[in-house]
Amino acid sequence: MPFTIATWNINSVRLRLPLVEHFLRTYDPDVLCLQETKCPKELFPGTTLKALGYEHIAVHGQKGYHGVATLSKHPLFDETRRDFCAVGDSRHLSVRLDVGAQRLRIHNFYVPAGGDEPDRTINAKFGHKLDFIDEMRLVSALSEPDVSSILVGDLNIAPFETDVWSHKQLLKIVSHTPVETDGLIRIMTEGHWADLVRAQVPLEQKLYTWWSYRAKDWRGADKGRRLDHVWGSADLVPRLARYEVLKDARGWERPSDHVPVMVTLNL
DNA sequence: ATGGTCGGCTCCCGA
Repeated sequence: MPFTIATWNINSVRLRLPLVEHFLRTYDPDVLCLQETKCPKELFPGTTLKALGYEHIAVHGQKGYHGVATLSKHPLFDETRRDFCAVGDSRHLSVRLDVGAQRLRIHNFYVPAGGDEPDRTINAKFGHKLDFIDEMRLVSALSEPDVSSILVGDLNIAPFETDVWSHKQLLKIVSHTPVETDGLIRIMTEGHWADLVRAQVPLEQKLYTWWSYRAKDWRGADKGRRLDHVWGSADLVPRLARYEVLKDARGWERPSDHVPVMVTLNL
């Protein structure tokens, strides 16, 4: 049966709840993983989302910053979260679910952005980002027998040359520096993760999921980056059916600067 | 040309 997972950095789930509702009604994924919800669990708009058919909701939130949530049509269980770098941020949430006979674990991540200066000796936020992705190497796609794994989220790194509008011009820009892109690829290698979107899009093809608010003509300039990712264990690669990067969502009313990324598997 | 625009703990900070 087809199974669709979506990931979207929503940049305040309360402010953009109408966009989330529109997205769910129109695209109807089985699971939606949100990042930057920016609200504590008690203020998460769960009632509205449950009424749309997403009756199973896992939330890891905090006041004002960060925050991740996983909405599902299928029952969720074995919910866990890891406090990466032990700083108390809400940046990770992991759940289990079953789709027919297929057992799945889904990790939802919001990786630190890392500030502006790509030098940890003068920018602690960049150091935090590097420490975070170093710790992410421990997250394996093969952690549980007979359970396939999916890892999604705003990873705040564009790993490949065609994941940014200009590889040369962004080499010293946080999100595309070699220490970050090498680090992200190392997580994939050591954790046995496959990039489920790039598995369907040739590396020659540019692909972005984020366009800055600061560009006066984001569509015309098209200076995007692919910061949002869907990874999976290798057994899921033969099950890939399609993907969609919903670029139109960047042009919706009061948009997030990130757009939804969807992957459909035949499970 | 080192700007620009968003969000929320709003005259500042993080992204």
